[in-house]
Amino acid sequence: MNTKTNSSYHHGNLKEELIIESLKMVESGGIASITLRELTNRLGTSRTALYRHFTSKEELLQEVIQAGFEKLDTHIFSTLDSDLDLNLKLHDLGRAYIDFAIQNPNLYRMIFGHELKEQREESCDINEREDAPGFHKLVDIITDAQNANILKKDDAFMQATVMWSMLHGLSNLLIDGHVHIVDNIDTLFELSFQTLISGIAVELSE
Amino acid sequence: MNTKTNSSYHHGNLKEELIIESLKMVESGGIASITLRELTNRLGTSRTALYRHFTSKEELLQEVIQAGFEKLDTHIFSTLDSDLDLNLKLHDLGRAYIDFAIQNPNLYRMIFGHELKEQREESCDINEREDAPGFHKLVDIITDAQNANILKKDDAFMQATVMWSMLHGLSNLLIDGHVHIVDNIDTLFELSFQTLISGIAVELSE
DNA sequence: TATTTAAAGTTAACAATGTTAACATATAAT
DNA sequence: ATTATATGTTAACATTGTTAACTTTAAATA
Repeated sequence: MNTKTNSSYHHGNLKEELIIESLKMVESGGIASITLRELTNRLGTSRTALYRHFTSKEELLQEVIQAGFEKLDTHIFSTLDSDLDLNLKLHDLGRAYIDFAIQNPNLYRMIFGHELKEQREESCDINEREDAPGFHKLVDIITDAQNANILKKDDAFMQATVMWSMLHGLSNLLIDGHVHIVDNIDTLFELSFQTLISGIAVELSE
Repeated sequence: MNTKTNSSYHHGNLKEELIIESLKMVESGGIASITLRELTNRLGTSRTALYRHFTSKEELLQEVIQAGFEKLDTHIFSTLDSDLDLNLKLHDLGRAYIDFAIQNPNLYRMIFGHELKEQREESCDINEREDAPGFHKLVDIITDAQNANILKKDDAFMQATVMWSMLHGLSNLLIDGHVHIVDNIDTLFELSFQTLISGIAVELSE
């Protein structure tokens, strides 16, 4: 399968395959299941071949995380109907976020995890904090909703953060087993979302 | 300091001190900084003395987590003024929660982390899910607020979960560096809390 | 084309980690 | 006083990521 191309000494595209295989391993067994031995065995290379492409295991995992963020971004925004009412758009976006976390709990934990966050602090530019790639798209949608008089004209950045908090918190509680109302996720999400919207929407009775 | 009592072979209360010292180590260096060598060196015992009190490192960490939950519980509820208006009570409770996470990020991560959650699934009794010890107190306060006509008469369990989601999400985003509006935590919390309350409070204009 | 150079992979060894087995010592029970 | 039990120690192991020295292929250059 993923072993190196027929009996050739060089692998071809080992770097990329290391990332892809790591992604598979996180998703199925969590970040701790990625050991260099198991990983390189699967690709049919020696354990240390990895060090020709990454300076350390950690550097590999950083790239896996980046790929994971892109996967999350794609999942959320690729299926989002751009013709939708902005309110519905926010609703579907939030639901897609939760669904991603539930469907890929190990990956979700890894990309938002703290373990590998320390070295990643170089992108501390004051403008592009909020590392989730889709965050700015969310801010844009919220800004549009403000302009359409659907949401209160407030700090869109803050409102996006409040929404993200809710989604992130709910995702974590669900995938980490702190709330196991497995059959009630729909109800829980709808209540959460309506709560959020009630708080940031324009007052109807004014 | 914490070395064993003067040159006695037996330590005295090694089990308890292992937990206490582990707590210190998590708080200062994170869960990964707890190695059995460093831990037992600090207490002046051999590495394997631990196995007379715990079957594994994991079992020790489980007890550390339990102690951590109790610390969180104490932090939140011990300083809570019981004479407060219920709305303010919820406000202060939420704020205390966030503050705990910010002041003890490593401990917070550990007790809500997933790594050690797998073996802990024995307490799956349908009644006492929601493992945070203070969760039921929160449900009680919310029920009181419903009865006082401050909050909508809805599923208090759900409302508590929504509030917890928000707090947990905000805590995680803050301590994991995804949102670093360090100087704006007050604003962010107030907006989040008002958003929550707007969603679950009774409609004023009816 | 022939030779050199650089990229990519391999092998063997290391230090750090949690864990176990066999042994030692102090306290408690009889 | 003797035995039994709880507690602690020592030495060894398997597993992990990592490094150094060496090998092989592909690319560059003369």
